Amino acid sequence: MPIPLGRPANPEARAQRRAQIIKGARTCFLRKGFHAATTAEISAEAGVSVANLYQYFPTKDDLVQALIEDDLAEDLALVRLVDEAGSLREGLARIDTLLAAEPDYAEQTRLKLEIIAEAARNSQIAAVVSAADARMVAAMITLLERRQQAGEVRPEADPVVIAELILALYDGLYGRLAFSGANQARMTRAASQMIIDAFANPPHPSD
Amino acid sequence: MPIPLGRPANPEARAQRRAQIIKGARTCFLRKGFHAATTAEISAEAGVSVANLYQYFPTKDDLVQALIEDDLAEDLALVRLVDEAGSLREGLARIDTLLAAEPDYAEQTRLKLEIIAEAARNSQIAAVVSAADARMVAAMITLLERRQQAGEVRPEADPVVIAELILALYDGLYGRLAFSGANQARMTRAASQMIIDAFANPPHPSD
Amino acid sequence: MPIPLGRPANPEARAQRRAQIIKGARTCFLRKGFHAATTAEISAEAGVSVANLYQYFPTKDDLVQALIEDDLAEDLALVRLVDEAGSLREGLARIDTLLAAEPDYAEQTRLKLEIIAEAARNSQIAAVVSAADARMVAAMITLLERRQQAGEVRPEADPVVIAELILALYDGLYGRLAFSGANQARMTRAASQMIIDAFANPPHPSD
Amino acid sequence: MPIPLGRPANPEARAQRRAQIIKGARTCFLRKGFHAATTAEISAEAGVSVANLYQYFPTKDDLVQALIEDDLAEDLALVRLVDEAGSLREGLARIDTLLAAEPDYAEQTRLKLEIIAEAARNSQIAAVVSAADARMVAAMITLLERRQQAGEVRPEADPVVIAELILALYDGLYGRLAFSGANQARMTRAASQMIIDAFANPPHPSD
DNA sequence: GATGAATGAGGGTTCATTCAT
DNA sequence: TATGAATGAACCCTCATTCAT
Repeated sequence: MPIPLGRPANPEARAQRRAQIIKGARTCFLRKGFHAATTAEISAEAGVSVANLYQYFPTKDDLVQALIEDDLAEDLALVRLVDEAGSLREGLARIDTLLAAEPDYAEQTRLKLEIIAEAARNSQIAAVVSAADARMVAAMITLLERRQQAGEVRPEADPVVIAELILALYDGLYGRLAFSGANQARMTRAASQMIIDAFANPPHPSD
Repeated sequence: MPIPLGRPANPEARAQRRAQIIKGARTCFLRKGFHAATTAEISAEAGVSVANLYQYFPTKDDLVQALIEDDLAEDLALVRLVDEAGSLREGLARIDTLLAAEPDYAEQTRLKLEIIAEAARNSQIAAVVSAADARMVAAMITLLERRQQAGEVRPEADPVVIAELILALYDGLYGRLAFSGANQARMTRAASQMIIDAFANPPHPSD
Repeated sequence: MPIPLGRPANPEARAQRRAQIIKGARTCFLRKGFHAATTAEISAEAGVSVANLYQYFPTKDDLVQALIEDDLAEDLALVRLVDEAGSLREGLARIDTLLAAEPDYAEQTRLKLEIIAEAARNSQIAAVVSAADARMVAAMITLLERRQQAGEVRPEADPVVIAELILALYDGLYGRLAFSGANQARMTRAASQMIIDAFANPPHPSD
Repeated sequence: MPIPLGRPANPEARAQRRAQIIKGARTCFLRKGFHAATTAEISAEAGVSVANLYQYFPTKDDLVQALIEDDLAEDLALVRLVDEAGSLREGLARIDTLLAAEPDYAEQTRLKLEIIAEAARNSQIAAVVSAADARMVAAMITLLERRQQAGEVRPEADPVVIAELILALYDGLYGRLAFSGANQARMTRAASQMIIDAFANPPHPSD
């Protein structure tokens, strides 16, 4: 085991600075979009020099990709949140509560539009998005199958199809909320209700 | 309104060339996005010189805006299609048929993602998009109210909210179809069914 | 034959501007070398905007290559000059006279050092240099064979080898003259004499 | 000169590391040229950190200069080799033998092209090159004068001029060999022969 | 002495836009 | 009107060099 000479590498500091850059990038991408945001703006926003940014992300595209991976992980967390609840109704209610508490969630979601649009052109990003989405759809399907076995979801419904529809509904809703004047909390609840009405069995009399 | 005198220019030729440029722009924007598509590419695609393009659209942004207006008109046509059908069920079925016949509709939808993302940054475009969307929502609400009065839509449903949800569902669905491998026709039918299940009264036994 | 509309292309003006840019590039490359000379400097020297330069040479490398081709053509002209003279002695004398009249020829030759050094790394440029050099060597060989048949060059000498040596001598001489303080005209004459002494038969008594 | 006290640093280790860096630099400069080779590449090649390189050479230019001094010393050794031989013919024969044994000598010569080109722009380097060259020319002149007194070199020849020509011939030859396909050993012998034919008296019948 | 981290100053190239014919 | 030619303003990225440990 050779004794390492010189200044020792500090992985924590690196990780922190990396996150700092991604945060700055998120702000700028949100404000200007992937293409219009410049590396100079991003590094200024992150409080870093441009050259330093390039030591963490060898390419602007790499930065975009890192941010996307970071971003898509959050969506998966939402699915898990629903899954951990006792029932679909309860899970959706939690979503409603959570999103009601984050009034600028719609704002953040704008990035997803950008991401999907970008995925349509950049095959590398398309791969990242597809992979993340596949994981999310899979989690959703598992969740729905479980609820179906528990008798909460109608037996004739196809979990694969429903999963896609539910994700589409939320994607579309938050996409629209970014520019329509509709009330975010209200529309989120309405979406939950729509899902219940469309796919759930009527509640047991004992509920 | 008579053709103004003293203008030797040929309005028909102008309109035709304008459309030709917009068509080229659509191709390029679809391929590369608003920012990455260059005026050089667009004019090449349209078979026009760059300088000539600038005689029809004084700015790239103007071209984008013209294309967006052109584009948003199509969506409104879909709402009218539903409205002209005898019932919500029938209208949605027509949508299903129509979209099944255009297998690359999802592809074209990518432009809408770009448009919305752009609207979030460009206030002029935001105005255009909002206005077009407001018209569409209004048409949708009117349609739903009529169906509600006809007893087809559940009386407790709020047409304003439902309209948003339905539009969100389709937006989100076609956004997802642009990169997920799901079957477009099948998912379109499933969306129709979801709408029926969530908002419609059960069909009369006589139906 | 379709009638060309719009501003007609002007090939002469283009050729002139192209030459103008190459001239500016030569000045800058001479002053700073291929790598250190910037496109900004070159275009300033040529009295052109940077963007305009890029309409004539899509890449800095392309500009370098064009200049090299331009440059190597001159050397070939020198060989032809010797060939057109009645004898090797007469031809070399003409070279001496010509170079004596251009006191900064050594200065210009510095570019050839740069060119060869660059050829060692850039395969595209290597191809250009090799091709041009092959033409020059071939012309030299032909010349020497003719002089050999005329009895002026020693019969046992191999024109292929001599050609290389003569070119090497001049290359090396002008390379050295670029930094040594030696007298250009004198050294040029000495080189001619060396060639005569090494390869020529003694002059006929009738000469 | 006693080793200065109060300097705990290990001079041997320093010298070794210095040589290690110069070696890495030579490799990189040969591969890419002075300007295109980066300090990062050089230190990687030398197995050293960039910051460490800067503790040995405060500037990239200083590194270049050190390497050049290192390099020019070798040429002088060749002149001495000839001088130590009994005759010019014998000395040139030894050169032929030596260079025949180093088939990639031409490759290394590429650095000299780079050096001369650089000298044309960097006055500091020009001084180094001029000084080294002056030493070499002086050694060459001394050598030739001795051979002239020994009756081997023609009496009417000017050693100052011949020295320049001989150096020019070798410089040019190895410059050309770097990219022409000619055979190095054969051309080296031919150059020796050319020198003999041009400047030497015919051998004594007793030789 | 040695290393990892950071940066200011460009460098080549592109692009929306304008000018001249 | 329509085109070829031209340009200023950036943009992404690199690199020699310095700082901190």
